[in-house]
Amino acid sequence: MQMEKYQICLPVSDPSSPSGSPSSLNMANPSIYFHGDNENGVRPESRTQHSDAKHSDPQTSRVSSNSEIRVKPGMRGGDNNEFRKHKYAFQTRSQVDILDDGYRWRKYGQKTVKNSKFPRSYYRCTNNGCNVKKQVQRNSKDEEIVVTTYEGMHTHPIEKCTDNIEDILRQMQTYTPFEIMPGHFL
DNA sequence: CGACTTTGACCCGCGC
DNA sequence: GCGCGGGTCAAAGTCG
Repeated sequence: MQMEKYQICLPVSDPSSPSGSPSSLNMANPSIYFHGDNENGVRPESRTQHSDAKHSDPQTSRVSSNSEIRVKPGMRGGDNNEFRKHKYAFQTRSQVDILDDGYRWRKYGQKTVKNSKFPRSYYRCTNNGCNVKKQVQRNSKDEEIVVTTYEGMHTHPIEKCTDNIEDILRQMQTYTPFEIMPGHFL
């Protein structure tokens, strides 16, 4: 993964809100920000056919003890405000998907998103006890634009300094990022 | 060998 | 109730 200078742009445009109008960006209504692209009905689905075959594979043997362990507060948009903390989104112009922001991230998932050419990647901070997550997705209209969404706040200091972080922070002061309140979450 | 990525399956909320 | 879409899990694979 090579280092690069990042150019941070205006916070996400191009809402494709399922029910909203794709009007211009509205800072007071962040819920319409960022939802992939609304272009046409281009349905990627190349890699995962999203087969809902919930069983049909011998791999289902993994089901094991899911039933009870998987208690998760407010998956998405839930009212579990304690769990959903702050959420910030911003765009960067870069060839690489992952910003080197000084923290260490572990990828825990990737999904193809409807109406978007590019998959969305899910990362979690590797620091013990730090529950910050981020999503990274490339804009299908402008492939150089990477939309990064941070969720939560780090409970630990930054792990390493990079050249990028200076630029990122400096420019983030210029372009105020979103703060998405729990209730507005998609 | 540990840390990380990949990827199919699973879970859940929402709209119809 | 059902299907879709998004988010997460976790086994297996990869890499240093």
